Amino acid sequence: MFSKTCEYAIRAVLYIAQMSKNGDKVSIKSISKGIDSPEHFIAKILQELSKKGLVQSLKGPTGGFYLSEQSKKHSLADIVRAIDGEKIFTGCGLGIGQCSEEFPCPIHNDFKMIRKKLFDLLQKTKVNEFNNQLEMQLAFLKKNHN
Amino acid sequence: MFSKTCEYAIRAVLYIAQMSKNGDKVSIKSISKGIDSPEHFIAKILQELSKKGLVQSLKGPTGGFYLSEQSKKHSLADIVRAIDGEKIFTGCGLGIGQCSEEFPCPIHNDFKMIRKKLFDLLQKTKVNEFNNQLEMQLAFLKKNHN
DNA sequence: ATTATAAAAGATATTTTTATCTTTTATTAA
DNA sequence: TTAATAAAAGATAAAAATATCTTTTATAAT
Repeated sequence: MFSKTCEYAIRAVLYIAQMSKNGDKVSIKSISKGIDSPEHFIAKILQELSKKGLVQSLKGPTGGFYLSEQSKKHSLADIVRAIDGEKIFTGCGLGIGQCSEEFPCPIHNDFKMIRKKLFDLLQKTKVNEFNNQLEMQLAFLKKNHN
Repeated sequence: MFSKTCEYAIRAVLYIAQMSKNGDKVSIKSISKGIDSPEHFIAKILQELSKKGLVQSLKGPTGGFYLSEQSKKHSLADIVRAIDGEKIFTGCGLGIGQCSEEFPCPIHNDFKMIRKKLFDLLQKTKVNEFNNQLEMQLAFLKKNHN
């Protein structure tokens, strides 16, 4: 559904949201362990998210990543859009460039509905809304949650 | 959503379904033009679909691709499964290997619902059900449909 | 039988995605 | 004000997906 980069991105932001909720900053090493992703790879991804204002960061000792009040209110859709672009929300299910209402692919309408559902879900879901579930271990961001 | 390979595969099968509905066979060249895909690439994809019994073929003059009575009844889900595998129907939205009811990722339930909708749609849609729409130019398999 | 046709098979090339490594810059603490 | 820390930036590498090219095999028409 999403690129691997995007999956890591979402998991990272949810992890940062939870770990930084009391003003702490979270290091790449911690993130990488917390979501079970390659350290250098997630570093690159966070660089990108940082440039686009979806996460904040500070260099140096006690530095790391955190979320501004604004960033906490971002939706999963914002992250997906920043990494994978609009295509997943608007593109044709069969990859036809000019698929449209006027010249639809055979599954145009069915897909439109599914994509809309996906978008609505991602749009309404904010990055800080899982903090408690994550803390209480009712939801997980990696496979080995021990 | 799907790999490009899979998008081509679906378009090719729908094209074959329509073009071969009266017993004709369809050449790779015709398919490639009809769905606007690289000729050698779609040849490879059809080889795979042929091996898996999703399309039939015959070599030599007057040869080409067609669909057996059985193949006409296949669903889009069958094609997706043959090319992209099960992952899109069952995999975790955030790419967590062991995501499950017991140890769910944060968006587990929402995604389960969307994936189910996607699967149901693809499962109930048969490859020959667009023949008329395609012929009447109410639906299209490529961008330049002139 | 021979030739032409069209898919199958196998090999290779290109591009994109994913991942890693090294150097630089900013910040803090001692 | 120096040393340590941690992210940013830039370069490189590996793997996977996409695309192309060549040779072989099966079939049909002559």
